[in-house]
Amino acid sequence: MKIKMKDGSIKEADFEEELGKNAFWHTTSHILAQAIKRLYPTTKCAIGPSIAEGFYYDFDFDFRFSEEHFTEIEAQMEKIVKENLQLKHFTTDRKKAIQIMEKREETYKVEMLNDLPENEEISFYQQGEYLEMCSGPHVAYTNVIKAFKLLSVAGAYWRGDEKNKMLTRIYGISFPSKDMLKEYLNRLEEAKKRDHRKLGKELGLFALFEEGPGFPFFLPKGLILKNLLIDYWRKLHIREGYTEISTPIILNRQLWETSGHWEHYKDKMYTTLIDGADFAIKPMSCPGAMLVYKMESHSYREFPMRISELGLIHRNEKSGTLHGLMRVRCCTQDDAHIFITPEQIQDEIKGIVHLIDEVYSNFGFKYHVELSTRPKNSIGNDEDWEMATNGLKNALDSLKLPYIINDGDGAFYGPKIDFHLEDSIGRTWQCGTIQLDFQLPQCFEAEYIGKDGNKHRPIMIHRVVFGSIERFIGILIEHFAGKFPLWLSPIQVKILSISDKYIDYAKKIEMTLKKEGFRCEVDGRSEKIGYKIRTAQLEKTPYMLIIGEKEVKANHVSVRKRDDGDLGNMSIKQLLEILHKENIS
RNA sequence: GCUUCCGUGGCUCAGUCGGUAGAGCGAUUGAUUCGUAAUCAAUAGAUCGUGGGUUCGAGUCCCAUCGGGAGCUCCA
Repeated sequence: MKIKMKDGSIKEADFEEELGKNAFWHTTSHILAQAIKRLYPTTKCAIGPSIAEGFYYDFDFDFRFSEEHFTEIEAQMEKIVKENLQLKHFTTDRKKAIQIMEKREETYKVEMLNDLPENEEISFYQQGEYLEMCSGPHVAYTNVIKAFKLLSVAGAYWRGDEKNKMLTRIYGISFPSKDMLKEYLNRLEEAKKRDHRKLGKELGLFALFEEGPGFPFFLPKGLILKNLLIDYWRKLHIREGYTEISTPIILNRQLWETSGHWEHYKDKMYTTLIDGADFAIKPMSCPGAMLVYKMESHSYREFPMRISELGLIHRNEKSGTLHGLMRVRCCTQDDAHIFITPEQIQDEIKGIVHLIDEVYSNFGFKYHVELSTRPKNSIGNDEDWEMATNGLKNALDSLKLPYIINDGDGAFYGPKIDFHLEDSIGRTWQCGTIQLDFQLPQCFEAEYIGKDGNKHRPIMIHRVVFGSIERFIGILIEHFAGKFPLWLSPIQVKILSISDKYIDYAKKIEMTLKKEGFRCEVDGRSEKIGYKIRTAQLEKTPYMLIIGEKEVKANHVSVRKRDDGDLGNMSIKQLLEILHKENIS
């Protein structure tokens, strides 16, 4: 495949290569824009890049645009592909470029041009009558785009700013062959089956009601899962030297004014009146932890002082951002506040990074790390911010952990290291985070006695491993497609009787397993064994025990595994061995 | 919050041009007592998200509102 570069040169690249793929998708977005201009000439074009999977183009339509228009657009695109237009490239100076775009009434392009330096050389690509200001690269001819599909339409703010006009964004995908497109669409369908909202309903894990948008209910099986994660978490945190506290979810306005939340987090906090005074439901647990810290005086000898808390927090998230368990208005953060001296920054951060890595690796999660720096509405002085940001940066560098910098995305009180996990369709969600904070100890005038016998201000680390347990469960469900490992399965073993003559024996086995700590239940309905197996499979139960005449006589069980099928006959002792061996977190 | 689409029994979905709701699964009851992914039969279950409007007549058309999906903005 020939690729036309910005400097006019031609390179050879396959679709599988990054360069080829980007050019391919980018050109498809131009074909989309060309089709749109042919069909609706008054439409203004904004931008249309290739993205991680496919491409989009932002348009300003002068009519209501919906997916109903896709059919005729796709037909027009098909035509453009068949016309096999050549992509021609040229450059001009900025002044000329503005003239060209003004003549075509492309106001968004003109606005972009006006923001570029005056001496900038402007690159253009042209295919047939369609001209686009664009730095490419592009494929050389339109007819390599053998298969494409428009996927969805959505709103997107011009230049990503909600104060600007909302444009109409059309997403699409394209491939060099029809089969590849089919395969891609199949994969999307498969991924949808792993959606935690769908599985959460099917497996009876959690529920959301319109009576409480964004406030998830945990159902019996989901709560087992949540509690198991908490047990696992406690065990790790005891090992790592944390002590656990629990602080109230409602505290008075003065506290939130001291912490800065009342000013910086006001629109996200739910408030209430108690005896006529303002109170707020906590959106974070840190101020409560601060009160506990300040109850008594502390020495550097106690540091690092690691105080953990499973904090139930509430935040008024915008309705449009809610998403199953991933984005909710009420969740439990596996929080901890760690008080340290400046010398302890590096080691403590590294320890936490290791802990997070241990947990994520244990579940087989892939993750990426971001360093988020000072946001616009922050508190504190430049010096502290720089020290904190460098502290995090140095820790990451010395761990040789790859990360990207997320400029201006830190908390209002400090920079942070964020750990992002992927859901079933590749969207990433921030889970773990480590935040270095010089401000809150300042606001609360927290102190410790140093080696020199004088009072000093401690540094505070805020950190979560799961992030929110809700979101983490969402990721878990999608990662395992509902097939949890044995230790996390709400029901680990289902005992299926072949007829009700064997129910007593089945119940005896149930008691034996329960005494050994396994979660199991008997399916004693008067149904055929095939049907009971089907039910248990659909519930994604890891182990099924089939109980009939043979088993009762031999005092055995027939074992069936969720993914491996029939394991044959064995004694209860053998079964317990297998179960115990597998049942580890 | 914004753009756009969607909202029919517990679940998944059908319902033509407006003519007064239908299937499968599930549930319940009865029969069946069965060997590794669906036994048979019967019964119950819906004022079609909610509130207005147009119309002789609205699940179907219009408006508002609530909830949901996709994305944007925001964020654990």
